This record gives sequence, C-alpha cells and structure tokens, in this order.
Amino acid sequence: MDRQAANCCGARADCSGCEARPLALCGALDPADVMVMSSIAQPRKLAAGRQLFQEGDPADDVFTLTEGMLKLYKLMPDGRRQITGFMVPGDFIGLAYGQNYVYSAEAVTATAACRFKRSALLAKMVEYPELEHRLLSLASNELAAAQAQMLLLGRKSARERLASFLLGIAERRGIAEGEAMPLPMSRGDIADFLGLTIETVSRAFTIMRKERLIALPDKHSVTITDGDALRDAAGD
Amino acid sequence: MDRQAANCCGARADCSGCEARPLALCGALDPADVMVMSSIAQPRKLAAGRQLFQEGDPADDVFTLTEGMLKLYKLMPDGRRQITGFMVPGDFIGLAYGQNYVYSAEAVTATAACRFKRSALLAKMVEYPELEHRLLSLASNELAAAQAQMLLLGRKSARERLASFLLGIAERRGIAEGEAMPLPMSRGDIADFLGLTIETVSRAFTIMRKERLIALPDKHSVTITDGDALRDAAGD
DNA sequence: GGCCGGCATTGACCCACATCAATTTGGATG
DNA sequence: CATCCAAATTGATGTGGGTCAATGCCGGCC
Repeated sequence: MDRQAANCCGARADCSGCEARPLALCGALDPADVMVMSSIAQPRKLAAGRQLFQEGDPADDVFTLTEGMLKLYKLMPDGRRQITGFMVPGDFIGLAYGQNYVYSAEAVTATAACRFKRSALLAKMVEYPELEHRLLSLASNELAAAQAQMLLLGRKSARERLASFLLGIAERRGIAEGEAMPLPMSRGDIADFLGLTIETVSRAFTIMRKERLIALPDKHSVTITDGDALRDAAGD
Repeated sequence: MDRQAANCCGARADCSGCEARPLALCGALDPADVMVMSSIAQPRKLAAGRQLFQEGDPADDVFTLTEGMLKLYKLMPDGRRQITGFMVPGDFIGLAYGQNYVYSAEAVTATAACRFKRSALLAKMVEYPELEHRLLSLASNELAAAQAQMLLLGRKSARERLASFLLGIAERRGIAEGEAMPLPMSRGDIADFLGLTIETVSRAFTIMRKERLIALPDKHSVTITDGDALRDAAGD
C-alpha cells in the first residue's frame, strides 16, 4: 500500500472559498490580491498517517495547512522521537532558510494543504512585502510557542506537562470549560510531544480524571471540567 | 548598588566600526545604507549579571547584540528556570509580535547591544524590505535551534545533553578540536539550559573529562579532545 | 455477532537523575 | 599573603517516571 490517496493534480488552487485564509499567510493580502497566491498554489491532500516530507529532504516546497492536523517531529538514529508541534489550519510549514527540511511532517488526521514552490513564494514576497511581514509574524509566534515548550520539557513534571498541553490546545482552539475538545492525536503522539512515555501520559490522564479536573468522553476527546484547578496543575 | 554601569547616553550609534554588523540585522543593508540604521540605533552597555529586560515588560524596544553574551530565560512562579538560549554578537533580541516580552534577558558577561524602538524599526522595514527579509532568516534559524533543543530536552540523557551542548557551541563559534573554547556561563546556567541540576552537569563534565572526550583547563573553558567520541556521545 | 489487532490502561519493579549534605576550589579583597 | 565566599565538585540517599509485562477496550472486518 504505497500509493498516495487523492494527492496528485498539479491543478491550480481556488482560494476563494478557503476557510484557512484569514488566519494564514494569504490573509496578509488584500482580497483583490489573493489571486496572485492561487496562481502559485497547488492544493494537496494527505491521508492520516502519511508523510508530507521527511527531515533531510530537499526543502523545495513550503506549505500552508488548510484542513486537518499535522505533526512535526525529529528522530534520533535509535528511534527516539520528539514531536515539536501539532499544526492546525492557517499554520505555515517549511519555514527555514536551509537547503533541507530539519524535521519531518506527518498527517495526524486527513489533511489538506497548499503547496508553494519556495522559489515562487520568494519571488512573490519581493513583490508583496506584506507576505514577508505576515510570515515573520507567524514565525515569531512559533518561536514564542517553542520557548514555552522548552520550559515545559526542561522543568515541568508529568502532571504539569499534561495540564499545560490541554490548556494550550483549549486556548488555541477557543474551547471553553465544559465543552468537549477533540484530541485527534494518539497517546503515543502526546507522549512524544511532552517528552514522556505512553504509560506516564495514560496515568496522568487517569489521575486528572479521578480528580475531576477533566472528563474523557472517549479516547479522542477531553472536556476541561475544572479550569482553575487545571491551570493550577499546570504550574504557571 | 542599583545604578547601571556606563549604560546611558541616548547618543546615536556609530555603526561604521561595528564588528557584529556582517552577521546581524544591519548586514542586510548595502554599506551605503547602514547609516539609516545608525540614525535609529542607540548603543547600550550592560554589566555581567544585569537584566536587559524582564518577561512581562512592555516590549517597546528590540536589540542587536554586538559584544558579549546574554541569556534568555523563562521563570516559573516557584523559581524553576529554563534558559531558552545564549545570545552572541549578531543575534537579534526581542522578536515577538506581542505587547510584552515573553522571556527575560540577562547579561552573562559584559555586553554591548544596539537598541531600536520597535516602531522605528518597523518603519524602516517598510522602506527597506531586505531588513525584514534578514529578520525572517534570523528567526527561522532560531526556530530550527529551538526545535533541536526540544529534542534535547525531551529525549536525551544527561550525557547526551552535555555533549550536544558543547558540540553546538563549538560549531557556532567555529572552534576546532583541540582548541580551547570559552564557556562564560556558570554551571547553574548550563543546568538551566539543559534541563538538569548543577550536580548532574558537574558529574557529566567530570565523567567526560576522565574519558578524555574533553579537557577542562579551567571552569570557564573546555577543549574538545575527541570530537568523534563526543559526537557519538551526543546521540545524533 | 464474534473474532482480531492495535491502542490504551494498569501494575510491579528499576534506574537515571534529583535532592540533601559535605568538602574543595579559586577568584576577589584587604 | 591570608581570608573570605560563592561556585563547583563529590558523596549518600530518595523518587518520579521509565521499563517490562499483563490485561482491557474498541473499532473494523468477515
């Protein structure tokens, strides 16, 4: 089973109906100028579990995620894995001025993304500096998130890590206390994001459920039932 | 002793002799245009141990480091600290599109930096898009470094962390095997950067010295004596 | 509806690193 | 040169989370 599902095309994108646009790179442009992006964008779909690219591949393309969720990760030769982020619609992927990708990207759920040739995007950025401006703003947000994650990985306990993780998702997704929140990634992915093992993540979920900080309607959703206590558990 | 040493001035910078320029933001400009930066740059000196700014302060200024070393860090309410990076001449500090700094910055050694009003820099970026381009390139390098650090913090052993740290500095500084490398930060700073305790860092140094991977001429220098073995110890 | 297989949970045990506690070292100061 | 003190090292002991192993759960498939 190595064929990719509904990938293909080479077709040009129709950005007019894109829901991710206001959030994403293209949101930097006047509505009238969005067509300049569609002229260089190639839509691309990816089934859950498939890779968008691998660490070390030549970084000729960059992407804007429009639907679904991707995970970015780095691997060590012995298989240890660190997930550096979960990407959601609007996120830009492939920023990096090196020749090659420095991490791998894999679909968590079925995803859709817009692919751009790096060279084409660079050319458009010369013409439309507001694109570069938006990209810098996306990059600096990512940097702030990366720094928060370093604090989490370097200094927080397992319990604090899980609490911070859940609060972070809820905030990013704008999900209120008492509302069910989708958690599409596996326990293994969460563990590799938080620098823990599957077993430790599972135990932390169980404890927090027993303490009524959260509820677990099923394995792929959480409800924050006591936001104050959860913030307390996050340690900051 | 709360007065700041030789800080002061409000004077305009003379960028013509700036050694950090080729590396830094200003290196993006034609030599003829560098004066546009000096017109908005304010030089600033900082003694070792002094803070440039604190997490939460209004982020009105941004900086380019020209001399010395700064550490950036985040604190938890109970005092746990994670250093997210050590900055060297050429590095840009204060990137972030929020209202407030999201980390603190403190001088490790005596430092010199160029301060810019964020608003003034933003204005110049409109006029000179190559400034924004350079900033994006600096940001994406920092992002790649942050991702490498997440792998280190989430998945590496104490020994691997220290080995990676030393190799990273040697590479950044262009220091060859057998050459003494300055290590201006304290063991405590190294510990807070690597997500370990002082004692564990100290033990790891001792072990690697006894194994002849490194030599420790004094507490603030290291020599990599067996680069291959050290790369091996770094795990990737 | 029953079977299968992958993911998640739970339990028992272990170990790398944290913590607590002395020393030792070395740079600053008079 | 002696004194002081903060930083670093070294040693003894504790523990949070990793490892290994068994069991449970659920969704897909015949």
